[in-house]
Amino acid sequence: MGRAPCCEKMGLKRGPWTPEEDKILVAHIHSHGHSNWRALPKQAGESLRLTNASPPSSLSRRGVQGAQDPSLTSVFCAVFAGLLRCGKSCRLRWINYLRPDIKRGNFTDEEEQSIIQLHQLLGNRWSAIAARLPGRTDNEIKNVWHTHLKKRLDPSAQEQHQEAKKRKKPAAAARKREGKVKMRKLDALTAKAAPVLSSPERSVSSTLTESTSTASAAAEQHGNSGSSASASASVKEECFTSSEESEEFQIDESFWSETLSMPLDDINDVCMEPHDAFGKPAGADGGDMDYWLKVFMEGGGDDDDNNDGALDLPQV
DNA sequence: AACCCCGCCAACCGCGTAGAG
DNA sequence: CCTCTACGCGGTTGGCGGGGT
Repeated sequence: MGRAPCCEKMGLKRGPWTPEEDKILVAHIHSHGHSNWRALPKQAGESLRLTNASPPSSLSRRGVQGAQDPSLTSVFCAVFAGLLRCGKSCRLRWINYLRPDIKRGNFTDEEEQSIIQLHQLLGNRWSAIAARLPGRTDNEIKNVWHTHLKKRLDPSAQEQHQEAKKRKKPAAAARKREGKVKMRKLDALTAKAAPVLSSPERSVSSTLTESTSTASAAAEQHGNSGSSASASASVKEECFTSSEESEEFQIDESFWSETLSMPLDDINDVCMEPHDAFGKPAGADGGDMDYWLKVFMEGGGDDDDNNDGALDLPQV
């Protein structure tokens, strides 16, 4: 009941996000936060004042004030010129890609070990695992698990994998695994090498004990299925804490280069209130776009000499 | 040079659940 | 207590790029 409709049914855009859409979304989240994903696309559109296509009146207020048209009651997705995406898609994009504290690039050995150990403890609860790895998303961890780690751990699969590798050029295989990172995506220049685990102690040692006590305890309480909510809830708090304390914020470079080239005025002179887009206290550590722009103007551009493709940002 | 195969990863889908009315 | 809405999660898919033939 009450399931959100998929975007295509509402004629909303699907598929890869464009830099423009990213800008809109980021600008809006930075200024307004993301308390209501469902209404966000509409609000984002409004904040941009892209009034060349005003939202259908039957839709424009639905996200906030509730349904009037029964046929659309449960299928509201804001449609607006600025962001033709459903809230679900916006949320995914933000969480998996646009969040400023996301760490890009290959997983380090430490991170992989952490994932393996956490997976033994928590199973497929990727969000709980992600909560223990600052800067990594559940989606990313899930992908890494299925593409690398699972094969590595499963002997039979590993054999097959090794044989397959032997058949290929070893160097090519290695290069492919290590070097091929998101080069084809809209930025095509994000990660060039392994990033640094922002706080290894947290994510490896201390996190393990914590995860057993919180998430798995909750799992025991509620049984295996359906426990994810409570478990991940308890872990998630720590996730945010970790993010806040994280010393490194690594953002996709191309995104910010795009953003930098964009006339800021076009984003509605967005008053970048230090409103929390990340659940941070406003103002304290600067969640506003200006800050990030400044950071990248100061620190950006050196993607060659730095071996890790992730910018070392000043402490926030 | 062209085609094929495979791996990777961003995005989608659908379910479960919390919370509001 | 029931219904409905919205969110979050895990599983799955599809497209792209690189390497092999």
